[in-house]
Amino acid sequence: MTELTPQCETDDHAPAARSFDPVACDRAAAIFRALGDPNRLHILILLRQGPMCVTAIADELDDNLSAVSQRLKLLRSERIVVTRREGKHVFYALTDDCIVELIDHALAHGSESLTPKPPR
Amino acid sequence: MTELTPQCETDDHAPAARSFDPVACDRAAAIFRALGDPNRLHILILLRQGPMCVTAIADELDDNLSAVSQRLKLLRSERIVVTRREGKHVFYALTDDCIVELIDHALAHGSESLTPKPPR
DNA sequence: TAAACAGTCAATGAATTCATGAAATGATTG
DNA sequence: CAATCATTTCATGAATTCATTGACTGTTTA
Repeated sequence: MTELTPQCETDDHAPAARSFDPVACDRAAAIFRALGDPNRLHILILLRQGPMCVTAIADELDDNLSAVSQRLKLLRSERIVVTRREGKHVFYALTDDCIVELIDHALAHGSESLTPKPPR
Repeated sequence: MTELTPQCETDDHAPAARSFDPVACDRAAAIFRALGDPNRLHILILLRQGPMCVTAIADELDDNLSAVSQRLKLLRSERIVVTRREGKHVFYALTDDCIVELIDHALAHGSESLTPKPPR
């Protein structure tokens, strides 16, 4: 359990990211894109509590297994989650705490300005 | 310049976001989705330097005006940027510093794990 | 090794997003 | 008020994403 949620000491990388780096930009956008779906985000919020296997996630979310598996696959392809097989089960866990921070930050920011939409 | 980049004191909202709130989740996902496009993200990275008008942004990004305008419109609809008209020009600016933090964080996280892609 | 369980993969169609170019709107200037 | 500059809107098609279903693979257990 502890083995799956390591590294990325949060302030290893506070500075950086000044002058524009197109590669980092694309990478960041890809991460955001992956986070930018309510279903996927919901999975990640669940995983904040600790590693879970696919069926457990699907149960908790009351969604079909295949769909959940595919969302996890996408999250994995962006290295947002990692996997570990244990017997029949495959456990998914958040790759590192940066992701948690990112999510919490957006979540909190989201609950702030909750007014519907700006003018037109 | 200072008038356009106010509020959101960064740690007004450090805790929060514990138990699952579907509305906040959707909102957060929407924000992420908006950030999840390289072109839009690039615009935001530009705006980190301060407010700019549409043509200036399009020039800087060497992209067509209409496209930039539409991306800005989307960012505005998610309240990620705000506008101010000044004569013929419309200036766009980041709504608050939370967004900057979010971006910097992802950007930094992005440059870390820059390995292509995980297995299959 | 067959059955059962856990998860993934592949294919399909529906829905959404995106870029592009042309027309329309707003604001200033001659 | 005509011309021009700045920006937005609209319409189109191409590309991408998403959910769904059924088949397939890997692992344990009887």
